Amino acid sequence: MLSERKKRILCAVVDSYIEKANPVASKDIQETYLPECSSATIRNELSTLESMGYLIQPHVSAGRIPSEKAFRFYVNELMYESNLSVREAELIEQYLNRKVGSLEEVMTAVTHIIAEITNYTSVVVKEDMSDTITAIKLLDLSNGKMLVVIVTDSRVLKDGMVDLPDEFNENMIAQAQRWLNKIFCGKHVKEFINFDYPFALVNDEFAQYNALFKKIIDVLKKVSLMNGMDVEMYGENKMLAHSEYANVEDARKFLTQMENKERIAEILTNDGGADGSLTVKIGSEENAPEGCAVVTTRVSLGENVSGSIGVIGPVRMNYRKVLSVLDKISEIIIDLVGKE
Amino acid sequence: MLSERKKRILCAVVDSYIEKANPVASKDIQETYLPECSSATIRNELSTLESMGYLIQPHVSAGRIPSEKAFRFYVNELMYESNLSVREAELIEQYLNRKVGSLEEVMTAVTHIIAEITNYTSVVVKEDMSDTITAIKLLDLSNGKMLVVIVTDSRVLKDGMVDLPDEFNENMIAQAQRWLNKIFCGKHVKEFINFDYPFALVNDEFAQYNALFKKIIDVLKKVSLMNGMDVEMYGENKMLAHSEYANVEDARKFLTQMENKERIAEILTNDGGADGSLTVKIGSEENAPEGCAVVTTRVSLGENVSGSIGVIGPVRMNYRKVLSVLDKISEIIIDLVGKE
DNA sequence: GTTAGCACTCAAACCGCCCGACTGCTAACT
DNA sequence: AGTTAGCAGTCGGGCGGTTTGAGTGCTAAC
Repeated sequence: MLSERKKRILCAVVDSYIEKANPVASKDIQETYLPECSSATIRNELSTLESMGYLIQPHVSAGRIPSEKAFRFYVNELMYESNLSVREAELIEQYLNRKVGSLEEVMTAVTHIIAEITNYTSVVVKEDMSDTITAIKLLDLSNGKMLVVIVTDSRVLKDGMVDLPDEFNENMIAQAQRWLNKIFCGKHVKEFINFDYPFALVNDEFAQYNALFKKIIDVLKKVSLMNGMDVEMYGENKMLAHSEYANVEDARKFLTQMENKERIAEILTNDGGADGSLTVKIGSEENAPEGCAVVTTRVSLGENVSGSIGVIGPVRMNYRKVLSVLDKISEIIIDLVGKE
Repeated sequence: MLSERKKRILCAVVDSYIEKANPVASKDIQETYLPECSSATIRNELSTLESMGYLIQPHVSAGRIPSEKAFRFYVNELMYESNLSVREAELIEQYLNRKVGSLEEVMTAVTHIIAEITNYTSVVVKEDMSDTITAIKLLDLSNGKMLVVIVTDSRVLKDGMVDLPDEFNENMIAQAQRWLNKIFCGKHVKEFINFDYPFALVNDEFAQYNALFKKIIDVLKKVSLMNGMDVEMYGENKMLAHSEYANVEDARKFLTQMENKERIAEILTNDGGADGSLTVKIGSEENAPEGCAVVTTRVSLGENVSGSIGVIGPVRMNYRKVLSVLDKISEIIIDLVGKE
């Protein structure tokens, strides 16, 4: 448990670092955050905070920068709430109220306004979970490979390819197909994606199918991952304005990661959450993009359709602002959807 | 008219600069391109080529780099044809033949394969020009503004807002609406976009409407510009690998320009051209993105539907490769479309 | 427990130097 | 006249040394 003063100092370091992106010196903290005690005292505190893993010193004659642990602590316990400026709140409302068009238009508008206001990358994912599985078909391509086709009530997903173990013959494939259909037909695609192998339904008799089933299910998971998902992204290059991407190589890496929409969608949606709930993923904690933090909120968009609205920024992100923007936005969206 | 030797030297400078991105020295040219004469001679030639505007010397003790004029000349007259390597040709064919799905899938596949092979940004634009205008409606919003709505046989375009001159009353608006409908109804959207104001149909009596018409038409042009257009882009961040974007600020500017899909689509499509024809726009020649060159080819995708396939790269782009890739691609696409 | 003060460290900016990559020019040569 | 060797001159960029200043840790006194 941290003393009150330690908390204030840690908070000061994080706030200052978020704003200035520079290591924070004891003197700065004293002058602008804690004028009632001396810089020497603060230095002592900083030193213990460092040994506790909250702070990092890039080199001996430099100030401190917050570790990921510090950011986590800041988000969970230190950060005081803030409201958007009136101007910004108005801007958002104005912008979103003008766009009372299709859901797609609103999604686009949301990404734009978030990216503009926060200066970070914004992502919106729409998940339609009403699709149910009609049939699973296995096609022996007779070159040792098998094509796995999954049919849903709204569309056909294809292209799942699996290596076939040598000893498999037509009958066994037919048998495997019967089993798979028995298990999955009529289920929502979403349940299917989260399906956890090995499953109890396979009895001893079919133990030999296990390896094949595992492969097939992995493929199907991958193929169907994006089913019913709509990903909208905006402001990737806003990130280049931040000092962590001062060199092009880092910028390029970031942008390349952003191209993988499946992965981004996965990050935004992998933890459910109630309507309007906010989630923060910092750096290496989850598989957030390298050096980034992701803030997400969820909104329900109707029966079986849910949306995730996210902001991707550097770990040194202005969490207060981002959280309050997302809060405002989700409030508006919930309101907007409720009206219909 | 340039002497044969001047041409060879100019070609050498361009080739070397495309490959290495460094100013080219007389000695290099002599050694790898023109061993039969001395570097001093080449220096003399370089000097005159510079005074003719083909070359630029960044500073006195540096080699020469080609000017845009040189690139133009290179593309038009100097560049020798080249074929793709067998490996690349195969790669393209394989990749595109696998994707015999919807037109959209093919478009996406095309941008991907082009970007991967060339290492530049690739854009595909599909233009459906079959949409005709059914009606134009003017709605007085009675706050000094007017909403312009254009209805086509396939969808409604909205959101065109125009400031209304004070003296306009309901009757005049109705009159204006009648005029606009008379002119535009039944026409293809495409004709409409290129419509050139002022138009002769407005007689003296309606001269007072001119200012308003002009505004309305500008709005409508903008609103309908993207009608029936489908833009697909890939490999924006491939550009960051090239030395012209070594600093982030330039990279950011480039990417910001790329966000404006309307403008990019416009650049790709603003000059018609026969099926399979290739167009090259270099730097400031046309309104290509700053510091970039754009190579485009056109393919017909059916009745009233045409596609533009383009590559956007730095002015110092490998034109030979890009042109041969586009050539190959358009050939395959034409073939593919023809089959159906 | 706090604080002033001091010695110490180190990154970054600065400076002057030299090296080497090129050129332009001149004078000789074909 | 065109070509070429040779040489002086220019300038960017890399290298090493110095200075500066920001910041710390430690110590001793309060």
